[in-house]
Amino acid sequence: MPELPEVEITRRGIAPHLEGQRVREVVVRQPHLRWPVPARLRSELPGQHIVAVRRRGKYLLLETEVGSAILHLGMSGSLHVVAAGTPPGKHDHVDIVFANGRSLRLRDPRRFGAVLWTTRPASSHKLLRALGPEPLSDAFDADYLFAASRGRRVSVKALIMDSKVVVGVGNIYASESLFLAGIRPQTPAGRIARRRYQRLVAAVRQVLAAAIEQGGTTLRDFTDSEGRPGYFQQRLQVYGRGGEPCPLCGGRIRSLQLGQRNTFYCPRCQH
DNA sequence: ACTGGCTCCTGAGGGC
DNA sequence: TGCCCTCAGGAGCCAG
Repeated sequence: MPELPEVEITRRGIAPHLEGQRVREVVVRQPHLRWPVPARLRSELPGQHIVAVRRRGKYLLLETEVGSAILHLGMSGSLHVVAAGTPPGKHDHVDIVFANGRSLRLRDPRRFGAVLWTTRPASSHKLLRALGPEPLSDAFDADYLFAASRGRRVSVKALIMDSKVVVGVGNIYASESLFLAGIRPQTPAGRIARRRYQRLVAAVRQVLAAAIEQGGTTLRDFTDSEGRPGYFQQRLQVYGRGGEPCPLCGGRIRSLQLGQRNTFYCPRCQH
């Protein structure tokens, strides 16, 4: 399930193969993703050169002179650069074929992902316009998060998973960050003091940066663009460890449902 | 303005 | 070995 670190790993893996390349063709085998793959992608992207491969939150942007392809991996999507003639698998829905004979191939069994096209600046696209700051940028600091939490009755976990508040923090890293910060996930966001948000911001940054360094988290099937798994799952302290001893205090890690999401925490270490 | 619930989809994993 | 059932999960969308 790609969160920000997995998307960033993917971006770093594909960017060197894409930048400067000219698109020859877009092959859509299954247009029914989260939203229909737009016809204009197939008519307007071919002929263009990829100028840059960027990431905004969990969105990947393939930028050209005339527009940008916007990609989202949903929860089961992955991107690989394949050689011409590589036979597509059952869930290989879209190929962006380059003049050099290689293709960027999107595989997404659950089809929660998306491939879109915009000829305006990507940042003004409906899906990107209202996104919160990048968690690894200077804009994401304790003052900002504290201010964003005032008056909010949602749990602090839901707050940091809200992409309008901060992008890229998914279910796994939310639990991990709150454990590191010593904050209970279910605490109403508006009742947490500024000083504790200081710890939380530091924890989110630390967890995400460490996950990127480890190549991401592979729970089921995430691999980078070269097919390598991530190693951060070995560093997960609480996620998926309900009933196991807490790595800090030895108490039992508890799991609960929070906003329809599986949540893990240590009742002794997190308050 | 907020909030919680629903929705898309398929593979994995458990029970028997 | 195989079948059926349940569930995970990003995040936009909508109703209250």
